[in-house]
Amino acid sequence: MRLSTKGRYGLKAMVDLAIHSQDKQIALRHIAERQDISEHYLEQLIAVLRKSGLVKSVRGAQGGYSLALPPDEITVGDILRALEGSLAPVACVDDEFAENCAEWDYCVTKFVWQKIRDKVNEVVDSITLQDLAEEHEKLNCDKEYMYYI
Amino acid sequence: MRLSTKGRYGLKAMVDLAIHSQDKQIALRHIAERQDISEHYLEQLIAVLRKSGLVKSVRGAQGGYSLALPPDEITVGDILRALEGSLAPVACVDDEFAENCAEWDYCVTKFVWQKIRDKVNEVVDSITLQDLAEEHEKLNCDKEYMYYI
DNA sequence: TGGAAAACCGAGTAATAAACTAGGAATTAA
DNA sequence: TTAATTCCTAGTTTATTACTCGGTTTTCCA
Repeated sequence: MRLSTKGRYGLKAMVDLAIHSQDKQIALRHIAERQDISEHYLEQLIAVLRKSGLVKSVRGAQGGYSLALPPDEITVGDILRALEGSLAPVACVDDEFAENCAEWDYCVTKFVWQKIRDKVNEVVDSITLQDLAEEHEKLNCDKEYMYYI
Repeated sequence: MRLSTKGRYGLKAMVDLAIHSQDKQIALRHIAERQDISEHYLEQLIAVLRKSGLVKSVRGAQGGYSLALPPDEITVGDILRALEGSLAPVACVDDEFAENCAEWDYCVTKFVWQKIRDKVNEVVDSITLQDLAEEHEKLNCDKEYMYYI
C-alpha cells in the first residue's frame, strides 16, 4: 500500500515552496534541483497542483511558482488527494467513485477499509504545510542552505 | 494508495475460512467459488498465508485448508502484512527494510509517513477475524447460504 | 488397488500503471 | 530581441499486478 512518487515528490515540492517562497515565486528548476526530481516530471505534478488551486504561477522569464494560499491553510491531505486521488485503500470505499458493489450490503471487509480510509484522512488533514515548515526550521536551523525536505 | 488484490482476496478468503471451517478443512475450490476468485491465483495467496503460519492444510482427496489459530488470535494486520508486506506508505519508514536515506535526519515529510504507518497498523491490528465473523453473523443472519464477505 | 480429488510447485504471460522523456509553443522580464 | 520560464501533448520505458499453464505429489474412498 505504497504511495507513488507523485505524492512523495509533490509533498516535498510543496514544503520546498512553503520554505522558500514568501511573496516571490520560485522557478521549478530550483525546486527540482534541491529535491533531486526530474524537472519535466515535476512539471506535470505541479500542473495538477496548480489546477487544484494549491499553487499559482507566473509565466515568462523570472517567473515561477508560489503557494496559492498561506501555508497554514494547505493540508497534506489537500496535496496528496490532488496528486494521488482518493486515499481509500480499496475502490469500494472511495468517497467520489464508490463503485456500486453488488455485495455491499453483506460485505464485512468494507468495515476494515472504511476505518483505514478514515484514519489516513484524519492524519493527513491534521497536518499543514505550516506545521512541516516549522519542523523543518527546528531540524535545520543551523544550516545556511536548507536543501533537505 | 490502493491495496492490491492480494490483500483484498486474502482477507476475504480468511473471513470465509473463519466462517466455514470449524474443525473441518475447506477445499480451496469452494472458497474460490464463493468469493469469485481465480482458484489458481488464490492458491498462490494461500500458500503465503500457510508459510506465515496463519492457515494449515490437509493434502489429498477430501483435503483442504483451515485456520491455524482461533479466529480471535488472527488480526487483519497479520493477514495484510503477510500478503502485502509492510503497510508503510513509503519505503523509508518501512519497519523491516528501512532504506538508509541520506536525508533522513533533515527530512520532515517522514513525520507524515510515520503517522500514516502507525495509524494504519493500529487499525488493522485492532480487528480480528472473530470480529469480522461476528459482523457477518449480524448482517447475514437471515441467509441460508452466507456467500458474501 | 486404481482413480479421483485435492494440495503443492515453478515458470510464463498479458494487461496495467508508474515514472519518466521528448519536443516544442506561449509568455514575459530585461 | 533574446533568454528564461511556464505550459502542453504525446511517446517510451520499466515495473508491477494479476493472473494462466502444466504439471507433481498426496491421500481418501469405492
